[in-house]
Amino acid sequence: MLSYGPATGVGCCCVADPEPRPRGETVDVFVDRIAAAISGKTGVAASEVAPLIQTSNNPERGDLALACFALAGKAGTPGKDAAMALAQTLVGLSIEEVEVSAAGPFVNFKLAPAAIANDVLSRVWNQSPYGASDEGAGQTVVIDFSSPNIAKPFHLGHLRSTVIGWSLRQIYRALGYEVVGVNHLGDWGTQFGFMITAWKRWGDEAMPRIEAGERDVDVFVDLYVKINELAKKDPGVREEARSWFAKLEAGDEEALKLWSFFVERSKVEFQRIYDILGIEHESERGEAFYNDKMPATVEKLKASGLLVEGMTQRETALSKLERAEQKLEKSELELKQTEGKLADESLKDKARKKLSKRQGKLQGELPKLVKTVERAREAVPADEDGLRPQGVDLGEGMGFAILIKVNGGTTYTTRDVTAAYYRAETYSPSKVLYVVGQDQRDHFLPWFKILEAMGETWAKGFSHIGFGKYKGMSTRQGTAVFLDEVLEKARARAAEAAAAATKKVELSEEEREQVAQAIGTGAIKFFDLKADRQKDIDIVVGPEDARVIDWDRLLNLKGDSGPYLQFAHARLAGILAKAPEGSAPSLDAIDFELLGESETLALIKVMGEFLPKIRQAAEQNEPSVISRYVLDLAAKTHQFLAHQRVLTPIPQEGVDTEALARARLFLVACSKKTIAEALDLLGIEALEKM
RNA sequence: GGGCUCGUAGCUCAAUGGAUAGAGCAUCGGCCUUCUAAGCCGACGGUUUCGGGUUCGAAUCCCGACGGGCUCACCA
Repeated sequence: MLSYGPATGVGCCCVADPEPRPRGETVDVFVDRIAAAISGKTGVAASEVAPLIQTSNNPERGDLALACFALAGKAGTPGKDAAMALAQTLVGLSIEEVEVSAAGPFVNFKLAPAAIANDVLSRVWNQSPYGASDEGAGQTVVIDFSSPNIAKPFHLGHLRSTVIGWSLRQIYRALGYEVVGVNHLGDWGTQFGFMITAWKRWGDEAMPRIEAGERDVDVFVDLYVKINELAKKDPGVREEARSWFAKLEAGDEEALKLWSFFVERSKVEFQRIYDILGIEHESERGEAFYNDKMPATVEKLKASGLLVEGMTQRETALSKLERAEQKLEKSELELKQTEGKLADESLKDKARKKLSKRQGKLQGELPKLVKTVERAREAVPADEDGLRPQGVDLGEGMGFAILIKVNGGTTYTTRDVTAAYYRAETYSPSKVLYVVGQDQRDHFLPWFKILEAMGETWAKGFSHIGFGKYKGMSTRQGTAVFLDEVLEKARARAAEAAAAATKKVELSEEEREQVAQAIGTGAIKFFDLKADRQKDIDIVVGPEDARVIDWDRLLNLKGDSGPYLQFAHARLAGILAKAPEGSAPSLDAIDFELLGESETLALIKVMGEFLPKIRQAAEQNEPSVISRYVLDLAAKTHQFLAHQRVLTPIPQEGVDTEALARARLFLVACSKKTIAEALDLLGIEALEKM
């Protein structure tokens, strides 16, 4: 359902110029017509009436609806009775191509089917691409997405940022914005100290593995895991890594050589994955790019006067310990009290059940809390060094953001602030979006605030586009999966399903392979994009000791899935391919009166909602708006195809069968175009055959 | 303890403050001699976690309780 009111809601109740409705929606012309008629009858300005008119949620009742409560108020007499009376009055209106009826305080408007069909389909046919607009023209959006870390695996979690970011890129482009997709590669940081240390140690055995054809990144990951395990047991390793990173920062030749080796080899692997996913970036300036720009940021920060001294390491550790102890104490006390209450024999069953549940929870929690306290205690340094980092105190709720460490080094935050300045200066963007996991929210918000505090007006265009994580991924339990494995499994399963399905189309061996790949990746992408991006995805099932990935759900090929969408498109393509010579669809000589069946009209109406959906997706930075839209579009397509024959309609009394076939073929062409363009916004390939 | 976020059908999710809360999966039953059955049609399935409040009208807004998830200082 669409709302035609201004997004803010301001200006509804006063005569002052109402915000113009975004144009380009199919029913606009009808809304205007209806609003004008109502205005004539009630005396309320048409511009105030229009926002009250909404798309109906039930096609049986009509296409547009008006709840009369607010209108009655504007007309002078508020209340339910006045609304009912008003509805009765409005039924008498005579509006061109609109049928008016009332149901209690609601007025329903049924639009002439042929008028809708004409309006929507002409628009679909004439616009290229359909759904595109120029409302973002002249504005730039920078989208930081994917951004994997060098020498670490590309796993399922990275997929989310990649796929969501790409979809947002497509959505903003459709609205006419200039989009700069940035891959902010994690190509700098202490992990390289560890990697170099590992390579010095085991490079002699690692290199032959790579030369033997093993994937570079897999070897790197092995080394990274191995050196971290060693570092846990041997503090000397940590020291060694730290000094290697220091050398790297100082420009040591050997360190730099190894660093660029890791970076280059990893990039090749990332590129391989991006090729499969069909994704690219406009900029690949990673963290290392900002190395020489950091001092300028530090200067700016110092000049701003915002920097203050923070707590020492010992002070921090102590407050952490205190917090852990308090929590433990509280839980112990509550457990004791709960046990006391449970000992009371006169307790009611219901209360007893609730209490024992609470008891179980506390009992399970306690050992963990004890461990937390122990760990916190161990982490407290023996003596106070008095050294204080510098940062910005953001006050209540936000805490203290460290920008300069006690050793004079900079932090992640300092680097992001540096990158922010660079992006603001280079692109003059109206928006900068960071497509990064929801769990990093508390990292982004503070430094956005720092930018504002520094007086940078462009900072208000910065947003963190957070997303939920794949839950239950654990290397230890074997439930952490690399993206590679997922894509391969998906491809294999798509191939398997194709072999098992009843197919009426012939595909060459090569086509079959391509289709399996496209369906597999499409399925994975759609699974990732279909729900609200902030929701966690729990894909691991099974009992505590036997957790497994629920592949059936992840690689679902039926129902609300990627293949469902692709199949709708392929069916339409198949019909167009079978259309006889010389009958290419065209807007000329289409009799829109012939497209009036409920399934047909339903499909047409959904097609008309495309642009408002794109707009909504951009406003909310939410690709799932498009996901649900394409799902609806595909469902209506499948329903239409199941009920109406396109090329050879069943002859009907008084209907020109040829004209009917022509109108339906035209609809098929429009529908195919819309699905293809909607899929493109999600980064999912539309298939001609499958 | 602070901050954020979520709670809707057995499961996964929808629903601009509007009318009878909708899909998919799962279960059960139909439909390939008609353009692709990865599809269509039907049945079953709900005290929208609970309690208050605002409103003509609440899954939606406000307050509270309960229950998940994430996060809280020098790793990125």
